[in-house]
Amino acid sequence: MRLSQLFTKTSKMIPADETARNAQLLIQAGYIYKVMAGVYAYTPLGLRVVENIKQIVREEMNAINGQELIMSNLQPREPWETTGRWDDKVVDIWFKTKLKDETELGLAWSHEEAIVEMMKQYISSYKDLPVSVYQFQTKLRNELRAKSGIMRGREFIMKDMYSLSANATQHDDYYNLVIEAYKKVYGRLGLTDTYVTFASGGAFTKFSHEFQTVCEAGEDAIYLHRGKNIAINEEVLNEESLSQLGVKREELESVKSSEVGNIFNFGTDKSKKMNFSFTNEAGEKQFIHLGSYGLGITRVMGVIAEKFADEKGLVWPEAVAPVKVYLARLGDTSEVVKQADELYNRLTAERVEVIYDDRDTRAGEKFADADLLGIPYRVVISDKTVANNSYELKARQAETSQQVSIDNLLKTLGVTD
RNA sequence: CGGGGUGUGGCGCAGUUGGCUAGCGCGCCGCGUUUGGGACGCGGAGGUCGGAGGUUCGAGUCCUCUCACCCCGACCA
Repeated sequence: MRLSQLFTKTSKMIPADETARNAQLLIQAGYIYKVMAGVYAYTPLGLRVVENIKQIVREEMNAINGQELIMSNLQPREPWETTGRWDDKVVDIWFKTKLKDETELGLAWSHEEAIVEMMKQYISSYKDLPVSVYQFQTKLRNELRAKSGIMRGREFIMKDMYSLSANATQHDDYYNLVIEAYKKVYGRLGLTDTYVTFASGGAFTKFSHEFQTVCEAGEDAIYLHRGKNIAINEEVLNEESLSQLGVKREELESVKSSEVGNIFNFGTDKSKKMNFSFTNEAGEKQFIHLGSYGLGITRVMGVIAEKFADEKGLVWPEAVAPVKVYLARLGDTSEVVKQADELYNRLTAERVEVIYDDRDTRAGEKFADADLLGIPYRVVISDKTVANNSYELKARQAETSQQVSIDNLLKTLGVTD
């Protein structure tokens, strides 16, 4: 995209109504727009990051046979009443509204009951199992207090997946597959500092698993065992859990972290309440084992922004960056313009995504914007580079730039002939 | 929800004990000079001070109510 045409602008000022670093930077750089407390719009740049994160998650969920769908935000009350979760006293984060005829509706904060209600229509035999479905959805939660920018809002994008299994073994097999898939996701996102964490499990099981990324701005406190690559949420840190996991308290390191994923085993608890059953080989009625697997897309974006940013601005890992290259054209002599246009067209044709800074502004401003936006590579074309018959390349985190030939430039940017 | 704080051009801020046409920086528009780390000069546009009510000769400054935002806590499948 040509920067001269992008409607968003960067700002030199830090927004006064945000203290969370992720929100400050994302707003300053023009990735998000604050609508109200805990509610943000995603601008073209921000949307690209969201979509990149989603695509990585999508690929890994598809790889374990997840079937993508999309549920509705408007929720009828009945399915939620069967599990006792319609009552505001039980679930205090409901947003509710009404139809013109006064029928009460909920705005989805989760889709567990909704998915079960839908799947009841399709699943009736052991031959239909196991099956796994997922979606990317905007969840609405009436949090008492929004905070931490996009890391905890009232409206946020989440990937939620649900597995349906015929028995505990089938469920466990899939559950473990998901753990591995999640590890791949965080690895690809650059969040290598993420730990499978034992946390409180709810009704059916002793523990659930959280995926916690070490992050100062996070809301959780975990105790991690770097050697074994596991962690324990402080809420379940006790002798019992320690012995079960085979670790000693003094081996654990206490860190702040952000919960970027949480997976649950519901067993047959919910399917019993909602009468969700199938017929097995012997013709007997059995309840379905359910698993729920959440992954906060926009929270991940916030954590990445927060973790990698430096004093100059954002630093996106290549896998999620809105574009790979920031092409800065310095000056407007005909040869510079020609070369810059050509490179822009060439890279675009090669499917390398580029922000082409074709604005009539000074070098310092372009460099500052390239840094603030956090684009992985900066390429400069100027009278100097034209005279040298070279291109200037600098990685976002590199100290200095280097002059490279067109071949080396394309190679570094992943263009192969 | 308890406690604390803040609302003044698009953004960031200043506005003495109430007192003259409400200022500054950034940004924006025009002209010129500049042109490798957020340039400079000159000339402009833009606010009725979150909202409502009140006190007063007079309110951005005081009072009441209200809305919004931020922080701490509580909460957090």
